[in-house]
Amino acid sequence: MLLQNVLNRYGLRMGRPIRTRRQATLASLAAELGVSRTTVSNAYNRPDQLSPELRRRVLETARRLGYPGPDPVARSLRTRKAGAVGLLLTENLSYAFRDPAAVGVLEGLALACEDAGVGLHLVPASPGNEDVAAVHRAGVDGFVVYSVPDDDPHLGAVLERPVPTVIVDQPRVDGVDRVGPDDAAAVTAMAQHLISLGHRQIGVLCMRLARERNDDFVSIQRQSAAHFHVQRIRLEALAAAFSAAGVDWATVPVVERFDHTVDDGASAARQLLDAYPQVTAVICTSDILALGALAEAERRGLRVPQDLTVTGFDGITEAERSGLTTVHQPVLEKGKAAGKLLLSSADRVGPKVITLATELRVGRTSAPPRTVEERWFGP
Amino acid sequence: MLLQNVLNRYGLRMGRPIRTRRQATLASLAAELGVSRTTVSNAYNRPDQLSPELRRRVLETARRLGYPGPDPVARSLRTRKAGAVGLLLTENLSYAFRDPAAVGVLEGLALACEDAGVGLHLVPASPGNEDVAAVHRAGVDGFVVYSVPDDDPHLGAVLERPVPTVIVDQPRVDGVDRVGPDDAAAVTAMAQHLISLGHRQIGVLCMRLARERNDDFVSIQRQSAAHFHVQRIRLEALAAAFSAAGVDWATVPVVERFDHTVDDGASAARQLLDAYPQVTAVICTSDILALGALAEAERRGLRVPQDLTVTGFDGITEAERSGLTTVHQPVLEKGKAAGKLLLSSADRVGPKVITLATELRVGRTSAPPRTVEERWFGP
DNA sequence: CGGGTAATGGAAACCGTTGTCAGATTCAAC
DNA sequence: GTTGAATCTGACAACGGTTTCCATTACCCG
Repeated sequence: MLLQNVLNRYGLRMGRPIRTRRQATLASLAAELGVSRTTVSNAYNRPDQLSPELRRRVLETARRLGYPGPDPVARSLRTRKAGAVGLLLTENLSYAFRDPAAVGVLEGLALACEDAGVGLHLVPASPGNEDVAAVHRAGVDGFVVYSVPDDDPHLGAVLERPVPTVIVDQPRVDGVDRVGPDDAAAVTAMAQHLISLGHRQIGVLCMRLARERNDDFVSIQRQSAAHFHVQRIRLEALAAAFSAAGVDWATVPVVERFDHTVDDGASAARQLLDAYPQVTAVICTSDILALGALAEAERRGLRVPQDLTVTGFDGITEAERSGLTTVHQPVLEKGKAAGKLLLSSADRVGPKVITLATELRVGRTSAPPRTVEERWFGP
Repeated sequence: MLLQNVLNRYGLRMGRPIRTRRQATLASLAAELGVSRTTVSNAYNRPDQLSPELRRRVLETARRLGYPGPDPVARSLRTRKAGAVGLLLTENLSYAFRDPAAVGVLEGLALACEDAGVGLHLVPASPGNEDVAAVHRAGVDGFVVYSVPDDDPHLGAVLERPVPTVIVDQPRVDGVDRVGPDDAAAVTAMAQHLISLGHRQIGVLCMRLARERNDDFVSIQRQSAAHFHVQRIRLEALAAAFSAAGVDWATVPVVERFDHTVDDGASAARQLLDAYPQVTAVICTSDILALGALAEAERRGLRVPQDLTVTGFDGITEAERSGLTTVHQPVLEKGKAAGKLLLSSADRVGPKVITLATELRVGRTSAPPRTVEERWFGP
């Protein structure tokens, strides 16, 4: 400990090749030059405030001393600008990077940040981790919160921070900017599509509804108590539309999956179809789950869409390629919009909500259901 | 401006809902409580240094005053720890997020960071942008540099910073930690595979070799002067292997593409095959390009592998799905290794190089070439 | 030659913490 | 009532900059 201190005092550092002879600071550089700290600072930040000749000397000496320019942290402290925005996504990072919809949002956000010349700080916050210290430790000028449950402790920590915040998709928090599609309208359009095709025996696959795992059928109570706002809204919209079409929502099986992979979609479809072989349409709240459902249908020898209709949500490339009937939402734009909203929030008053357009894309996976006779005796 | 100042003085902020009444600091909280700043600081950082009762009072008052805990930037300045690592990738962000190989690295790195509880700071540095200020502004404890050319100004800026750095893939810089596959060995194995199949008339598609765009054939000079170390090594390894097999490398057409998309791969293949219809194998330095080449082959009515052999590099999922013959490299592990290496570099002395294992995966896109007779008169 | 005006550089306050260390307080034991 | 140990607390000095005035000098012009 003592040795370490001594080394520190002289700006030496252990354990690394000595690339820079000592830790030069703005002050030591000023001393070396015999000028004030102000002047050195100006050399970097306000070239017009000192003569070109002196500036050249300053920079030249800096190079000679290995001074890498003003320390970013100290500068941030003084200017109250970190030059970065934080991204909070309470999701297993693996899935965040594997789901093309999430990657799209990330990409859009990154683009917006790049345009503005600010960094994007990914805050480490795995789902099981209740430790919000990472949120407190992040030196950022604002936060984008992407798809977290309304009872997530990290969300609370973010909202406590005195910086602007934009929430993408969910949850809906009063007084906080938000970017997202009109999920209810989008899902309603999808429901109308299926209803008009004649489907009445439906099943639903949805993403996780709460922070606790429940890879099983979902009760009505759990549906309406879902902490993931988007999922709740989508289920409610489906319920409303199908109820209006004479379907008793209490009889509609809904299967939940905690993890969001194609395999989970397949297993959910298996669980659904094992218990409810009579369903004619499987509605999925994401394309990933729907791709899994398609795989399971194939495994069972069910032809899509003749024997089974499958629909998704998001409009990812893979879905388009496989002809999935889905709701397309502009994920890239969503991320971009979030970034722009956040970065412009300084000169705006009051919270703002941006609603993105969605589009029902009817593909090759939806068709009228077969009649009971057809189901049993063939076409 | 005046109004703004007055508001600031009282900790009020315009343009946002008033969620926090004033900007409380550790000092003001201490004053309110009638204790010293040290005590408040201890309440947050060293709970054992003060009585539970007092700590409770401190935290309770903090909540009442809307004090969000110690300012992260000030804390970072004092402790000399930013709690984040920077990621420099001089690539159009769009491509970085669209190339599964890059996303894999990103994911692995993010996982390593999450494990260590540190943030991941994406540094905005688009290819055309010569402004390295973003690098200087990033408050991070270290940098991971991913796939940048050896003459990139951002790289220089990173190396000037007095923090540990790990380079992934390229470039190779003396004294700096590095993580990457043994490209030469991997490519040599691929070349041997093709040579043993009997291919002598080959063409190559490669990613960009320098920061200036050149969507065209590549001269020998440009090949050996490539600023992207990985591409240079791969070409050199190919040249060595095929020369040894009696092929004059000067006669081998190499087509370069600046952007890295499937479409670019297709257009490169078109350019290659238009000018050199006699090639029997197209070797691509990435799977993305190879997928494009496959698409172009199909467009031309060439059967793969009977009429044309196509190979890639990376081993991304899409390649596997399409049966591409390729070299698989563990991209996720690569990112993870980089993160771990960086985060452990404090207690290590001297630079370290980690070489990852690669594996030649022969798929359905490589086979012996057809003879000239077969090419003209059918099998 | 006096006075106004740029141009240039400097002094000092401040940004919000943490860490050290010495002093204060409490409490039990004698 | 004193003492020593065990706890707490507070003063003060960093951490490495930026920025707001000021002071000085040089210059221009009548």
